[in-house]
Amino acid sequence: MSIRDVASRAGVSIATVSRAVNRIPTVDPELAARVWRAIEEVGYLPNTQARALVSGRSHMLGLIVSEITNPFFPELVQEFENLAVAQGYEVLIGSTNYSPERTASLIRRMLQRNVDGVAVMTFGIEEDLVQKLVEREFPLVFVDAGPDLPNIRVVKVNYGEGIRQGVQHLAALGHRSIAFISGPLRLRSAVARRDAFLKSMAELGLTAPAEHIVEGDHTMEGGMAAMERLIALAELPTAVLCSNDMTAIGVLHALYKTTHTVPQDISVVGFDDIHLAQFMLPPLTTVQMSCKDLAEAAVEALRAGIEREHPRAAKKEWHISTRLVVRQSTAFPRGTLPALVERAASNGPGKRSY
Amino acid sequence: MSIRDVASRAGVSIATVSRAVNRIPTVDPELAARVWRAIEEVGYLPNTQARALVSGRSHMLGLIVSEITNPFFPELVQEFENLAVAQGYEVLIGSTNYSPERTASLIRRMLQRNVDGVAVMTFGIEEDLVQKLVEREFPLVFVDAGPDLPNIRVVKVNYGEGIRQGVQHLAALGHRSIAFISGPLRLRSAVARRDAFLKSMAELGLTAPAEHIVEGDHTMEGGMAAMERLIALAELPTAVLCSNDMTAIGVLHALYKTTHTVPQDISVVGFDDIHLAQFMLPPLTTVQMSCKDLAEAAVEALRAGIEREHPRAAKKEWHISTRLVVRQSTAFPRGTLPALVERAASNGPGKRSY
DNA sequence: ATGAAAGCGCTAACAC
DNA sequence: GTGTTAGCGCTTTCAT
Repeated sequence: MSIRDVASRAGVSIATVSRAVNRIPTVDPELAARVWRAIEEVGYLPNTQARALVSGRSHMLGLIVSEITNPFFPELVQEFENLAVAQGYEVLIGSTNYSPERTASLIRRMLQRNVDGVAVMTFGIEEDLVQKLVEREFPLVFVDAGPDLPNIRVVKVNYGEGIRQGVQHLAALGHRSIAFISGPLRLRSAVARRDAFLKSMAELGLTAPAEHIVEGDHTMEGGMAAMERLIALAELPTAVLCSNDMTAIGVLHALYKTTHTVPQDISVVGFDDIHLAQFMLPPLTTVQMSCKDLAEAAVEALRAGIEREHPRAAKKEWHISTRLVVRQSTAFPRGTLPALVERAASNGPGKRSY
Repeated sequence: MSIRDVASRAGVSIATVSRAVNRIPTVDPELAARVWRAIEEVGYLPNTQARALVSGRSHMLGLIVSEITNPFFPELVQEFENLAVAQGYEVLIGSTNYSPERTASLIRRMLQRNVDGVAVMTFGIEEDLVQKLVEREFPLVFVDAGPDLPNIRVVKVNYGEGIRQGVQHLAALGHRSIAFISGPLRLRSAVARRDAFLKSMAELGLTAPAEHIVEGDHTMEGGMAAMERLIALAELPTAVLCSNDMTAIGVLHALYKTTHTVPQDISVVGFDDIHLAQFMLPPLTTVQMSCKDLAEAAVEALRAGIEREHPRAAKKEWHISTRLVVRQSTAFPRGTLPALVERAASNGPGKRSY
């Protein structure tokens, strides 16, 4: 069912059909009505490929994430997609899985499909990826950091604030011995979070010994392995702050296999606030980074780059804030008076130590 | 950088470039080499839109899932995408979120983008969706069930076997009072799983009272709500079989808020074996449905429908089997002798009741 | 306000 | 074996 079928059925030229479809105001309302009727009758759908070919715009947005199987990303994808579709864009998703080859092929695919812009939400981009993308000078948005070029926009997450919220919560409960499990340190955002941790601790006059800063990889497996290293230490910290929620889930699991209970023996804090966090046992205290806000910023930034007279065309930076969500994986440090009082009080039915 | 730039640079016609790019064997190797060199030099990438326009094939596959935020689906998406990309296809993902409007718009988008085929992996399709899709007679693959039409293929999951594995495991441990939390009963696959449960119970001479069969919705929230209804009953079942893992996670959470422990007081079994299952507290016993197998079958089925001389062009049905993965959310029924022995034995350090 | 026609980048049929 | 050319379905001048 091509534009020609509609044209002949409506008794007009294909140009008129095109104009009607694109809601060009100059078409005669009567003719337009006839066209729309014909469209209904033959069940016409404009061919996007042809449109893209002539207009030079595909109305497709690329969205590159690190790992689609990390639950944070589907949440982001969902929000991003909703927004994009609402604005008439289709989304091409790609998952790098931290592999340079995959990433390269991803870029090639996106380029070939003529996406109008791409959002790189990998939280720390491999440098060569940037290169390729930047060469063709088309709209790009990064999280955290990207090269300072005319077509590039960036969404910055306030890690300093987020991590500080976690550290201060722990410190307020009385924790002094706080460990940190970072993400893979190749990723800028992982480094940013770790540095924010160090800074937040220093602000409170606290220092973490080197063996309390351990590198994870933002997966449950990584969190588990990192926690096991912490458990092997002579002195177990009283709290662990994790670079993301998946890491925290791994930590919970590692602890489950020991005699230590959360939060009585050790407090655990995550980062991201994925939907799953509240269903963990115990429900995870975490720092929320709204992926809705993130998606909104990313889509807006992309549109600002694509559409010539977009109101925010000149804006280069967007900012995302965080907030602490206190649930049940944090408590007073073990052995302290408030913890003992708490423990004594919680021996009734309906409550149980985890 | 169009085909013309390459042609002039290599000193050949655009037809030759096209042939070289498409690896048509009749081109002079010497010319082909020149073409490839020119391609390298100008950084040429064929325009997919133009290709699609003329060839009538977009090399895009649609993949429709219920909810991208249910962790089972990203795993499926990942596998599907890997396979599709390896065969030269791009994947357009859509999430229905169980909304008919969203679904309708999804279909329209896929149609407009000229996808070569679509895999409907929603585990129970809304009937009108089928209609629309079926009208344009292009390749389609469904899970579980689809209308019997020439272009339609279906991947069948052996729920009978899967659920039986779960029930028999529980029965083997000595459970007689087994509850079942189903998915939303609008979905065929949810009904299939529930019926399989009833049948498996009957095979063992067991019957579940009506109040032990409760409807969930395949989310954690639904699982939690369903379990709360079970908890409110006069007599708590000794085991609960869930229609999927997300439901089971909700069940674990509901139980966590009571004095009942898993698996000592009640055993819980999931279905799907998502990656997360092994990290639950306690690690979830579940019935694995390999999403790799599923994705493989779906992609193969789609290709069989798209590519004229595909070896399996005539095949209409693919089958997926399941297997039981025993972890730590199941145990002997509470109060039975083996349970008491177990309990007495597990009082040492390093083990703890959950 | 409407139609005729050019052309987006490519493939494939046809001629040489 | 290679080049010429006619479209694929659409948007967009340019006439009318």
